[in-house]
Amino acid sequence: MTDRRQEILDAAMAIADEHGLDAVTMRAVANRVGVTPMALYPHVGDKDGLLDGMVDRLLGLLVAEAPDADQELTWQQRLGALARTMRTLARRHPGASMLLFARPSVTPDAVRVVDSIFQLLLAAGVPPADVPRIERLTSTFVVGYAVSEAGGRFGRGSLDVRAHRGQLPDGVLPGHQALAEWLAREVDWDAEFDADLADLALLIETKANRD
Amino acid sequence: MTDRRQEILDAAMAIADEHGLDAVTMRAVANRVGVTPMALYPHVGDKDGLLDGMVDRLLGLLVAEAPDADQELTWQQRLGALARTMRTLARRHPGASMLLFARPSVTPDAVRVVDSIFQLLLAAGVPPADVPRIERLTSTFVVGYAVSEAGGRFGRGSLDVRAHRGQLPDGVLPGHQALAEWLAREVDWDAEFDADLADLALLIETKANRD
DNA sequence: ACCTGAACACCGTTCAAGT
DNA sequence: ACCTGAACACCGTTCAAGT
Repeated sequence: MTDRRQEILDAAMAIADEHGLDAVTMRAVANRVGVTPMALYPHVGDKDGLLDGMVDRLLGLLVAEAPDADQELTWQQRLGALARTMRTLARRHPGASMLLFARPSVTPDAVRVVDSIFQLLLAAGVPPADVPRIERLTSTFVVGYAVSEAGGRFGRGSLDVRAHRGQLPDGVLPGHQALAEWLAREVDWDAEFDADLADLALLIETKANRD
Repeated sequence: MTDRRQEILDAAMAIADEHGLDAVTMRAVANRVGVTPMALYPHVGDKDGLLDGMVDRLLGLLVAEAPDADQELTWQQRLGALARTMRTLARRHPGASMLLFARPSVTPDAVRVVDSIFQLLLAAGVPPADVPRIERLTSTFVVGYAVSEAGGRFGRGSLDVRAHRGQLPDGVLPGHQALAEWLAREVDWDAEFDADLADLALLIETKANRD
């Protein structure tokens, strides 16, 4: 179904990727599709509908790349694949990714992602009563990390303070002072994400062993 | 310092709280302050500067309500207080909160919050080399949860599916089907957040016991 | 230094009209 | 049903001018 709506959403995604979310304008999208701004309205409703469509498109990409549950994968491997795909998508589409926290999505693809995590948590042995909560904990962290990294919430800040190391008056930012040596190191973001996923898996196992 | 800038940022926050982030307009803010739109520019730079100022204001509120490190509190209590305050602020200022993931902040108050977490992780016995990573993990989850809840990313979706329980074709959304009974229950969000914080504290303790 | 008022380019959206 | 073109109300921002 390469219908018009899909074409419009892809154009919006491309503009967001290239020029940022602010550049996603009814006029700009229409222009890219080769049509008049008003021609978009039957397909996306309005500007909000367009943005909602973008997050749905993003979740569609996540579902498309997620491994099938039928495959012979451990729940850890399925969690890892889903999380790493989310991170990759956020890096590829940072503008659209930020919308994940701004525009709650209840589309079929959104529910499908949640269901994948439900399945994997059940396979891990998490008691059914705890699964919905652990799903929210898991997805919140994974999406939050991916968006933080892609949106620049990490990286600066600590690094900035590192520059003033030793120049800070005593007593302020004692944490940063104590960690100056480690804050000066370059961060391996791939390794950090893997370590976080390992910790998350550990936490999930703890929940599973509870019964 | 009840200077003009603060007054402007408070007006912007109030408008966001009352009418949503889209209603935060240079003209609307100026109007509320009782001044011409152009009078804002010397104080906030431009529209982006205004939004940056809003997230800084939010972090300022977080710092103001965070417990002093001098107090005789365990690191768990300090983590809990910081996290609960963040959640309360996100509920009170959902519009401004969403900006936390969209606009990375490196203001003094932002660094101060990070430093508080650094201190509490060091007090917990987390090896210094792991502290920056665990800080990002912790803040990402806490902020992500608070924003998700305040922005409506939770709540709908699963609840929606619950309505179609039994009407789903076999084989689709097996996770939701298996959990139908638990998804039908009302969620106690306060209790869930407390449980998440307990799990987070558990994970931190695991890191601390590693040496 | 801080503020005003008019102006400009641009935005989302309505509406009447075309096919 | 889908698209166009003109129009409207509104937006962020520039600029020249006032104090």
